[in-house]
Amino acid sequence: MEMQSQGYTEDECYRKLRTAIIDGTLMPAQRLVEMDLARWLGASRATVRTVLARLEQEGLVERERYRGARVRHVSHEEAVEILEVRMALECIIARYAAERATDEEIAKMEELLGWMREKFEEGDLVSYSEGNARLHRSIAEMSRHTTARRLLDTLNSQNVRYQYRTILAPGRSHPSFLEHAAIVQAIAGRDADAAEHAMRKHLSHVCDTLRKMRSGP
Amino acid sequence: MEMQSQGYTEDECYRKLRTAIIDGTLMPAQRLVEMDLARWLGASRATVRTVLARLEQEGLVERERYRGARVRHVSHEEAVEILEVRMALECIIARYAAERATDEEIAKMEELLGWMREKFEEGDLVSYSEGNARLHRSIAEMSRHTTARRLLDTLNSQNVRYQYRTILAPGRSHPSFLEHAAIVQAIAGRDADAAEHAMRKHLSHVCDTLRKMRSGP
DNA sequence: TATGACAAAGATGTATACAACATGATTCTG
DNA sequence: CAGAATCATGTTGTATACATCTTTGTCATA
Repeated sequence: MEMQSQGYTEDECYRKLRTAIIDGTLMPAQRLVEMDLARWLGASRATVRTVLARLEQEGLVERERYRGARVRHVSHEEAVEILEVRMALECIIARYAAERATDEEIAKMEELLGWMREKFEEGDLVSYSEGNARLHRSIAEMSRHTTARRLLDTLNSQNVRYQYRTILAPGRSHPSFLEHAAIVQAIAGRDADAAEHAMRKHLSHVCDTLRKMRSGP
Repeated sequence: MEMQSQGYTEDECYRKLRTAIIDGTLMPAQRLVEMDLARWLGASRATVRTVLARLEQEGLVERERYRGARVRHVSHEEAVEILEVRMALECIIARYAAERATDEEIAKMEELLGWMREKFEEGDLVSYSEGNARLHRSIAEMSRHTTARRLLDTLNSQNVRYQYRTILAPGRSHPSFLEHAAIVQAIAGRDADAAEHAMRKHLSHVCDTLRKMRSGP
């Protein structure tokens, strides 16, 4: 008897489904039928089930008894809330990053900032926005604050689509770049207070921008 | 044929297992064998499985492939991290509570503070500590900040045992009471800045206390 | 005695089958 | 024709059985 292709592991399925939700392959409110996912992921229904439970706990999926799972829709108000929490957490990691970053890490961060400057000056706002995300991630790494990092990761997954729109808001790209430069400078100078301050200033601006976008989706 | 007692629903099992972990019925590093839990909870192994997956995502349980689940052990360093994040989140909800609380809610909060004062003066520190937790929960409710509340809830579940020891640290009960009184007063006065400030001061003290307890469990 | 192979036991991961439930179409009734 | 009851379909929830892996204990051998 031939062996069936032995299906992917739970964590692989978790990551695949998660990224599909985050990058918009699966749209909010879309039904997630267990059998369909099982076939798509090459896994059993049981595996899909636990994955859905985890994603529910993470806030990416909504489940209702006997009615199945759907991609969770993040309202505008909730996006603001999430950004507020993010702001608080990013202040923590900025502070720790200033205290704990190695020289190599700082060099890499500054290199990344230079790359962002290029993209910004070229007017390539999509690449710039990607660099933005990478910068925040690298700061989180440098902080070595496991708890804050983990929470930030789940929060970020929930408002990626919104972040896109804030960074591209008219007239926001130049201030955004200057704010990021200030953060990098503070961390490079090992000044924890300045790092926290710069980060708070940056995110409070993003927050204001988002609050004003009441008309958005 | 007689109907078997028809098993509890997933959410019931989730809550029951969760509280068992939080209140210490199940100790850290203890193995969680699916069949045993299934019998204890009166549910199927499949249900237990999804519950364990959720609790893992929440940080209360650790799972390893083919090796089962255990109650997660929270290290001292992690307890400090968690408290730092809590501090940031509690500042947010304190601010919003000051802005959004109704008169009835404020009256109830002040009543609770009075009760805590009694218990404190009676030297009943266990009841006082319970009141402490209830006060923080009521502030979280008043804030109407769903996101921060949800995260705080999961974080609190992870360092309950530590909190107990900080509140009972020698000489900490009187300052603790004064700090809580200041928070209540600020919220009652609808002063968001003062509320955030008082909360930050309070939790930074708790944080310091915890940092000094290197010898603890 | 120490060490390594090997088998037995126990637990987890997965497939299958079936029962419980929600939903929407169909039929019956006034 | 309107509305309620009924049935058909599809999906989720659960039980069972089995495969797979880890762990432990045994035994032979140097």
